[in-house]
Amino acid sequence: MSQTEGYPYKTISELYNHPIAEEKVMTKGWVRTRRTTRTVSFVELVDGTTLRSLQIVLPHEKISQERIEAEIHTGASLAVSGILMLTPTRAQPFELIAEDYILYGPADPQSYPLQKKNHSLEFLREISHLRVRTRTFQAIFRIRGGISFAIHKYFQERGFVYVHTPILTPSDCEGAGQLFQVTTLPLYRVPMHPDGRVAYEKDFFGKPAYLTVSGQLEGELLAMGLGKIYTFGPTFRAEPSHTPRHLAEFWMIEPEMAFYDLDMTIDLAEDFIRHLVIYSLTHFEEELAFLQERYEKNLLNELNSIKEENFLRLSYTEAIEVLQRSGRSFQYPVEWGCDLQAEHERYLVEEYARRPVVIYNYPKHIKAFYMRQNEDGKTVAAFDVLFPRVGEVIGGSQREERYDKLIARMQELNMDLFSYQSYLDTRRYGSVPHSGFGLGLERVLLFLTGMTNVRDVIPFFRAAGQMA
RNA sequence: GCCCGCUUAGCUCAGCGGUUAGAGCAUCUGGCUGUUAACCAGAGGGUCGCAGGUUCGAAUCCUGCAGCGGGCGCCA
Repeated sequence: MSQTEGYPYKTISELYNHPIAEEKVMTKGWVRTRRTTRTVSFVELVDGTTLRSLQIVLPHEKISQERIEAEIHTGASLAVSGILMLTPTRAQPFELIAEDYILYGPADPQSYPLQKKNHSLEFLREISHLRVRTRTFQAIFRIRGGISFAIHKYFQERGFVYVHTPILTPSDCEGAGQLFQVTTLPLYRVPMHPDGRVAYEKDFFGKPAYLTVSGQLEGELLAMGLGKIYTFGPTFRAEPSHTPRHLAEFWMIEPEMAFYDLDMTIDLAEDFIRHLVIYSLTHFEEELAFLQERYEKNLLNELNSIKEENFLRLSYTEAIEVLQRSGRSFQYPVEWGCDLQAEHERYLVEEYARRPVVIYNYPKHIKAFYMRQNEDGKTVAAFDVLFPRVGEVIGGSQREERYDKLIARMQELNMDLFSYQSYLDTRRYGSVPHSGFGLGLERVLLFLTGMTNVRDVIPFFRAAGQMA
């Protein structure tokens, strides 16, 4: 590089925000494409700070065509110093007339897998280390990062305390869901007792340990002192689910509020999601426009409708009646007490309501033990939020705070009370009504980005049989 | 876990019993050119996912396996 001094580094985003005519600048990024003519070459440079590219003009009288053609291919990384010229009559508002450049890293065009167009999301999933070089994934991960911030902002501004619940948990203090076991025992020779049981007292914690499937139980304990808390972290499920909506490692947000009943919690859930949609619309206009053009033609309409319309709230019993009156023949028959199947939920959301639906007061036998039993003796104060295109985004409930009712339900389900001592303690000492819900980050991102597979909204996905 | 579909050039795909397997883009070569998914011409590039089988003949039909995708279940 002959001329680096006097060329301050600016990102492409900074140049778009404040273009200064005839300014000497250096900018750095990756080559999206190159076009060569007799006297100049054009390079489209991107750097991840914006979806827009910067056109670099390389005059052959300053930089030889031979060098350009040998070094600059799609994917190569460069630092370019030059002078910014405004070009209001051209397709781009300005361009950088290069004085010189440094080649940081070449990209062999014979082997570099990315081209300037037309890659399937399936193909890009196979090269998750490189897919972030595409505008699609830059848009998605930019939104993911921004939404994560918006989630913290939402709760922090409302007095919720961000708490860290354990990733490693003891064996049976979780609800349903298959667990990943964590051990330091040698798998090639697991220590056993004579009767064939594993000698867990020799394992790291002296007993079995697993990756968490939810921070809820610990979240409840913390809410019993802090009032309103939320967790935001990774969660693990060892279910071999082969669907576009499931991951083995995913991120979940779980608020838990002392003194909240079911209605207050549903209000919070709806307001929370609406807030995220509005945040996305106001902070990611460029990204959403790109994703709409490329993937989901109705994306902005869908997002805007969330802003304006309330969610439809139906009790489980009402939902069953709607389904029975629909005249539809469903694969799974509809009767009070059945669990709602995907086809039922899809009918309610996409045909009946045509907007997000909240279903509440489910039969107790299809829901978890900790959900608060209603006066009718049949239902519990649980709710799900169902979204178009995505399905269930939130599941939550008012928790059973009455010690006797909780114990009775647990005994009914043959649960081991001993391993829930700390959980039960919160009902023995100063128990209060409280509620919470869990929101799957990746599922919300499907709705926000127009993607259809959760593997495309997390940088490196982990699913059964696949570690990208 | 069950069901369905796909797998042909670096990428996206066509070909679905019959000569040496095709296109667009990408790559390379040449031409043209302040270009905008630049353009024009030419070239290279494929044991048609793998293993069997049927047939005079298989990318094409059958079986098994694998990978990927989708539907269902479980859920967030």
